[in-house]
Amino acid sequence: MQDDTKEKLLNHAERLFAEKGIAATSIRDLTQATGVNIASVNYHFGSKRGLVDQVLERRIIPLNQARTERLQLVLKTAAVAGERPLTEDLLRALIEPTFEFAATLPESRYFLEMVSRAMSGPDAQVRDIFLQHFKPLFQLVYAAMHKALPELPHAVLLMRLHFSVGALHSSMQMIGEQEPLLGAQMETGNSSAIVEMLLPFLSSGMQAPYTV
Amino acid sequence: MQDDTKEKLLNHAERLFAEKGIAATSIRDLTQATGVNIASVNYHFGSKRGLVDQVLERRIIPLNQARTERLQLVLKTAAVAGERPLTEDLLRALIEPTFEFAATLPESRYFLEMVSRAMSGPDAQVRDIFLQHFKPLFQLVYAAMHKALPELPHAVLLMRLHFSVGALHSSMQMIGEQEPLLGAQMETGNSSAIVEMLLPFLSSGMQAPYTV
DNA sequence: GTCTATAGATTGATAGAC
DNA sequence: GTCTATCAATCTATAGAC
Repeated sequence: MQDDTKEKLLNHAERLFAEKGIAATSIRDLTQATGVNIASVNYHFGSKRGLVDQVLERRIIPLNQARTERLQLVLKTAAVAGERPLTEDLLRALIEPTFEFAATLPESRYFLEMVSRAMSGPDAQVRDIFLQHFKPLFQLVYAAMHKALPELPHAVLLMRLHFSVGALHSSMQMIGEQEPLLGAQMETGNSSAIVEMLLPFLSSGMQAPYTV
Repeated sequence: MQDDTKEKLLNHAERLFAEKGIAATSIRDLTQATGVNIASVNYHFGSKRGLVDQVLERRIIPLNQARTERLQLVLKTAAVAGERPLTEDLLRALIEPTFEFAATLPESRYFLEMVSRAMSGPDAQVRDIFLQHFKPLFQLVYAAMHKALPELPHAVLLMRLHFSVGALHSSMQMIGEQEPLLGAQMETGNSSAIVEMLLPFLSSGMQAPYTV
């Protein structure tokens, strides 16, 4: 139980943050659930905020790395072929790694719930952790999508990307929560099924006619 | 300062809940910001939870009432004409009242932020308040959209409605927050402009081709 | 309806022994 | 690295005077 403690704390913190929220999870809750001493959080992470940072960045950094690589692959392939990248390929490069990454985790629902809430929650410091790592990716997505849809005005493209990110994160929450929010018979177990529904929805939305 | 206190508490609570979150807003914060006595929250609302209920329901109930009336109007008009309702008309009936209602409030951003977060936040009791009032509306939306798009399989229609609600709520947050999340030059001031961008995006998404 | 005072529980963080 | 013990601050809620 040396630095095994640190990883156990990270795992239980992720679960509790997803289940009860960060603000409502006390250090006592966490250390008791993990089965370690109360002082271990401050020893390993310095403070509760230091713990929150590491819990979030442990997922956000490799996830956005995978998304970035997939995007660059799509861009490179299109450039080699001398063609525009396809809207749906770009959306897939952004979205699919999310659920592929989740599938590598023992309890993916906690990761999905926690990360999706980091973006929309009321805690500005938590939002900043999310945004700090998401902004460069979003710039890349914007530039790539502009190549796919060069006729779209800047403001329209920007807004539609925001809508897409919003729908993606609401999907992450839908899968994360055990019970579906609305519509009792929704099949949330198979996350790839949700991706295959989300992609044509967003792809059509991105390419919708627009009015100036 | 009789029952004027109650309304002042509701207004300041809405603002603080939007700015810092419900869990992070203490009764001391609230009564101090409002300029009233600490005990007044328990006198007027029984408990903090009672305050939260009233702060949320004060907005959610009339908003969903307006949405329901607009939906029923679209359905009735289509029925009289003997035609299917239009997808975009139904989406507009769901979305437009949100921002019309916001425009009647002195500080609409607090309402938009607070309500949109109630749905996606980690507090199950708060989510239940939102869902309790949203579920009947969602059933109506589903039935109406099934008339507009009868060829869509149940699971696809249900999922696309979830995507649309997710995009709507992320838009509410975008407008609510003073600084745009991503893309520094986004114009969030004019909320009707966002609605006019959201509608064709979602309308195209709802009518996208689908693969079984 | 408003106020003071306070109870009783819980919080994040740390000092110091082992 | 782990533990106990504890501090100082904060929390919700309430009792009781006015």
